[in-house]
Amino acid sequence: MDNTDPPSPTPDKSAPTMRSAPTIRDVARMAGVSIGTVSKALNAGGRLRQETRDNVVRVAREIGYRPNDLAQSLHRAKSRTIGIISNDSFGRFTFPIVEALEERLAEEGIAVFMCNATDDPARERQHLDQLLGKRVDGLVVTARRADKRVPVGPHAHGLPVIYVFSQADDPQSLSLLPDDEGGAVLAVEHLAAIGRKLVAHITGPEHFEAVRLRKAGYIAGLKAAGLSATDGFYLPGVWSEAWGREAIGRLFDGRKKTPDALFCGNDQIARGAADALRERGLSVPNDVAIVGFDNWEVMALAARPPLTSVDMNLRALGREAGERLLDMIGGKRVRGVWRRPCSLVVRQSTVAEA
Amino acid sequence: MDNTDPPSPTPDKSAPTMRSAPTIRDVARMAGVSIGTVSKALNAGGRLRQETRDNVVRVAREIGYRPNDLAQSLHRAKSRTIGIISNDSFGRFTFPIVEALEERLAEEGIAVFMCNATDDPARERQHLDQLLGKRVDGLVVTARRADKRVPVGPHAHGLPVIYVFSQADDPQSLSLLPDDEGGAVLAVEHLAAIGRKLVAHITGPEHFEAVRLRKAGYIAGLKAAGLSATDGFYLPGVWSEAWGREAIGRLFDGRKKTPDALFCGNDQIARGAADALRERGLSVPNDVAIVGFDNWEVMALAARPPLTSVDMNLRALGREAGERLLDMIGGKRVRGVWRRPCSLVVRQSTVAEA
DNA sequence: TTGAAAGCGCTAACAA
DNA sequence: TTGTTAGCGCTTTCAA
Repeated sequence: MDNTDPPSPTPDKSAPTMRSAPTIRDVARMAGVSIGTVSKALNAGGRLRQETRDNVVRVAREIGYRPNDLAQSLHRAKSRTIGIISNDSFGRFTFPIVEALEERLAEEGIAVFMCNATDDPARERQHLDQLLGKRVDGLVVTARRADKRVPVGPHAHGLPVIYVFSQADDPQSLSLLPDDEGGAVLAVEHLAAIGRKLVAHITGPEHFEAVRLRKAGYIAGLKAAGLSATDGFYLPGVWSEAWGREAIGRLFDGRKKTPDALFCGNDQIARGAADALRERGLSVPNDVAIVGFDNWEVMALAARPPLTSVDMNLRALGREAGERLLDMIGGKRVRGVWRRPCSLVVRQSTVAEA
Repeated sequence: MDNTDPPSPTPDKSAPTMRSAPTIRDVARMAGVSIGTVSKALNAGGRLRQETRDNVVRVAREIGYRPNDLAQSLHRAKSRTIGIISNDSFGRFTFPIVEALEERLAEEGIAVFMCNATDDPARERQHLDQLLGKRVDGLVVTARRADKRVPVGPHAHGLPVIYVFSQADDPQSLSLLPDDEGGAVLAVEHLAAIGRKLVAHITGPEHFEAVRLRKAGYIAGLKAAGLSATDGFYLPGVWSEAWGREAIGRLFDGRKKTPDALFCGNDQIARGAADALRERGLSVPNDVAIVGFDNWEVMALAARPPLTSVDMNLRALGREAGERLLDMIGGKRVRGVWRRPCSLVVRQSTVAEA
């Protein structure tokens, strides 16, 4: 210990909590070497006597030295940091994406700033500003809906930007989205494969792009299976269980031709439909098979029976976003709108238990 | 524009994307003043001729200058950055907390690093390490369950730490939790106030501290209302709708004394119970009133009828966590375990519509 | 094999 | 009123 006490009155040293984190200078002093040597020793580069290296490493560990990333970043002109801006409160859809993205980037030692802009352009600008100030290496924009949005502010100086579950009219950037249409095809194919002939589609509001795409997939799927769309079997509405129940009334009350299968725009609608069918004494899946969308487990598993559902593979989407962002940070140029496949999770609403 | 082209062969200047962000030096050069002057002009401090100031500000705006926070932080020894570590995938409970916290801190220009440790201590250590490297000014630890956990690694150098919806045996830190017991009392008081006499409690697994606390509140609430706990009316189980349905069987099948009210440990149980009662031909709330817990809207509103539920005010909890973290960063010392009040949201499962 | 020093972009104290 | 300069903690080149 260094005993050259200044003449100040009882300087309260050796306090349990140090004033600030130890620096490389502290390590150098304690190890009796120069700063440059410490740097070499800790970064495993350059040639150094093993003894010196070991000693430095030991001292560093002892005093709990941890390099200051801020200083490193300043030097490297890379912050090893990215920002995520969501115009939604990281909800049901956004979260798995963000989680997987964070996981992937953490593997590379890149940390993630989380910014919630709640659909407020002013807040978004402010967050963006802050992120630019922090010199993030990249930006991910995500949203509650996969619909088009205005590009995020003037992405200064060629900052890599990725839109996930979100898209922008920005030819410089990349949009990563689930293939809603393909997912719908999967659903209808499955229903056809289990022998259903009359498939109705109960879904959400048509001003959602996802609704329009899933409808297209529904139509395409029917055609591919040699089935045809039936008049009155396409019912857009809202995203709720109540609408699912109501739609069953519309499909079954005083109709001569009733469906033997439902493809629902989300799991809430599907659950409502399943409840309504049960309450009418119809069996799911025997009388009517149901496929939902989202594979939102809290809904799909709690429904009676548990729902077969289309999974958008949001975690995979998030992970890929991480991957592509790393590419872009590495200097690769990627852009365009990419749609990634959905998959189907089969449960008892289409296939009765053995 | 500066026209002193170097003799290098077509240096491709005026490219749409600049190599890197402009620095204070660039501003100084373009404005024809010194770096110090720019700093003064932009930081609104010191005395400067208005003309100079305006000119500098204009130039800065024109070239899109934005101070480098990394450099500022290095100088100030404050990163204006905090980290959040969650041992849960920012789920249903964590998210509103984190969202409100981020919102509060954004108001102070503090950015939030999001780290998901998924119950893996190794990942947690790694994230903590990374955050310490980034020199975060504070740390928030949150979780899927409010139960006790081991304190987060060696919080170096008196770093402020707050546990929200989570607690640790760490006398140095602060834990912020919902008052589960008080919430349960609110529920029972409400049921007593609408004239119910026999209140059953269907809840989750007893190894959750929340289950034990809510049970205590249930007992205390009954006593305060002059009611007494009935044998067999306390049913711990699991957190699912299926358990809620099953519990109704246990309470009503071949029992002489059946409850006229249910206090459920969460909204899923409550919803299951409501479904089971309806299917037995019992009316909610006329025959049996139901209060849930969590006020998870996606459940509480979709239930038939919509559920009266105890709200843990998680957003308020998150906001307060932000507030207290700011206090701690400002040097104030706060510690201990603080429980914050819940509130009751009344819907048709206890009070029939007018 | 090790040390010295420049510089990353910024602020603030001091000089002019 | 404005300019100069010493750091903040680190990496890296160059010199010893």
